[in-house]
Amino acid sequence: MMELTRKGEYAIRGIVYLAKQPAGKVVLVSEVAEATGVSQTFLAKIFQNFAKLGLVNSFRGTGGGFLLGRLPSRITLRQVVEAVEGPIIPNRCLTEEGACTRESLCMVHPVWRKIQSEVASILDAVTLEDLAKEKK
Amino acid sequence: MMELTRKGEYAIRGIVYLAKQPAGKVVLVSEVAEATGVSQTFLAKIFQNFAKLGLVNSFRGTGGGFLLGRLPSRITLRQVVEAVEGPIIPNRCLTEEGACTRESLCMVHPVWRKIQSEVASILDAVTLEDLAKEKK
DNA sequence: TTACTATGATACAAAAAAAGTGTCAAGTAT
DNA sequence: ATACTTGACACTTTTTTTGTATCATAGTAA
Ligand code: FES
Ligand code: FES
Repeated sequence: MMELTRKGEYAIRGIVYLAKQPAGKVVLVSEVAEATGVSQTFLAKIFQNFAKLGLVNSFRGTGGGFLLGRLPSRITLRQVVEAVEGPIIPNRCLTEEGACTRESLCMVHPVWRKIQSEVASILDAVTLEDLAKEKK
Repeated sequence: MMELTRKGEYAIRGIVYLAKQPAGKVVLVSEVAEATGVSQTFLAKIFQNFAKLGLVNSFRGTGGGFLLGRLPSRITLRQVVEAVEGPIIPNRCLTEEGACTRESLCMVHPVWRKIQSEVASILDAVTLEDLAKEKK
């Protein structure tokens, strides 16, 4: 239950790799793909999506590639995860209307709400700066 | 991300329906299915699984059906969810070995660990007794 | 200009998981 | 016996995940 998909895992590995680069350094997807052991074309799509959201900046042509769109300290793990996996939604009823029994009567609802906010705040508290550090 | 499947939702609806019955009352899957708006055959499989795990007791033949296997206060939401969805695992590396980069070096790992234990404890804190109550 | 390089956008394909159905066997009450 | 109800298991359909392939677009360099 509640499993991150491979796409999510690849996305994290890829963007953490970027975060580990010296500031301003532009790197190729092919390099990131090789370093992280991810299919290049798959990772490319993920990064393109990041670029649309401003999480990374991209440059085309010779000498092109990707780099972080903001300071590592300004990108949270939640932003990364939600960029590829969508919002954190433990139960459909939190999006669709009337999916469960009436929301106002449903005793389970507050539980999912709580899980949603707990997970969100845990992921909010972690930035790429934290993740780029070498563990001692 | 982290979405409960329909099976999980049906399972909860179904067993909460059981929990709302008077103690000792045996009910048919067909009744539960109709009351909760779930396909009977699908719910039957879910309940059979519950029975194997002892979450519910079952009786075959005329007058048969299902009832809770323990007091509602002794069945947690976590037990119900894990019965159908499997253990709470936010990232593969928490099951497989060496799925991510080396666990001991990976900075992301502790985050998933924390999410895992937070979610588990939230679900542990809720019992069928709580869920069977009518909301005021 | 022309060739080369790298991302951007889509469409397509294969594989896995989820969701649901069908069939028959086994146990129980009348 | 027989009508009823769960148990086990194989099967199908649909949806999601996990990619691949193709071509367009933009930038660099000669
Ligand atoms: S209405 Fe949200 S869980 Fe029931
Ligand atoms: S080893 Fe578990 S998240 Fe990296």
